[in-house]
Amino acid sequence: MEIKDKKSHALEILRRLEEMYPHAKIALNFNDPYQLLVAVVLSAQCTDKRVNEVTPKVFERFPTPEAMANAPVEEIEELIRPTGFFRNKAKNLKAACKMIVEEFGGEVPRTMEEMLKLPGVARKTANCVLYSAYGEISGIAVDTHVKRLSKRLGLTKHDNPDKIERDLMELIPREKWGEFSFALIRHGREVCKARRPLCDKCGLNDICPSAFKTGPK
DNA sequence: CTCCCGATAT
DNA sequence: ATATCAGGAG
Repeated sequence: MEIKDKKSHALEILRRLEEMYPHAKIALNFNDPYQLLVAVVLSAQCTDKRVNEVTPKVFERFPTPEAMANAPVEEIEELIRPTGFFRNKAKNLKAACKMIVEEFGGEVPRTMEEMLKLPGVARKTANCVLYSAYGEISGIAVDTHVKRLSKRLGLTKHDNPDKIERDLMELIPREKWGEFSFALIRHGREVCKARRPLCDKCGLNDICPSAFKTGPK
């Protein structure tokens, strides 16, 4: 399949995704920016379902960044163990909360520049938290689903998440960045799956360069 | 590029 | 048995 105009190709994908998933939003449970930050950090290489299973206890035990910052790292590790990478995540969460308390007045920062200072936080996590907690549109969160679908749909040829994000930001209108990301992720989970994509049930298969083919791309 | 890492789907 | 899951750091 040949893509004539990349921009109109992207806009058609966006239009259909909006139609297919009109109310797509974040699937992680949270009540405030701090809780969202914790949930997104835990979601690395882990399903959101499992994150939502452990976060109630985590938020009960550590209701604030102060509580997390002052907790023994071993206690954090035990609560988040099922999410994987638990030693890294626990160490980063404790250090990030310490920084939030000592340098950001106890509040999760509202800017990309400040978010990136937090240990364990890069653009994907920052975009996600800034948009869903504060409504700040700072970029497009490129996770494993966004990466896979962007390549399959011919929206980027890159593997590097930062380069993929730049390609997508060129193609998608800024005010749509948030919902585009959620819709792509939703579509990636339910239809355009990593292992066995359901191309015959996909509403994009007539404009997808990878439809009914095997392999990543 | 490698390491961190548990749980589920295939 | 192996691939995969809302990644990030050294």
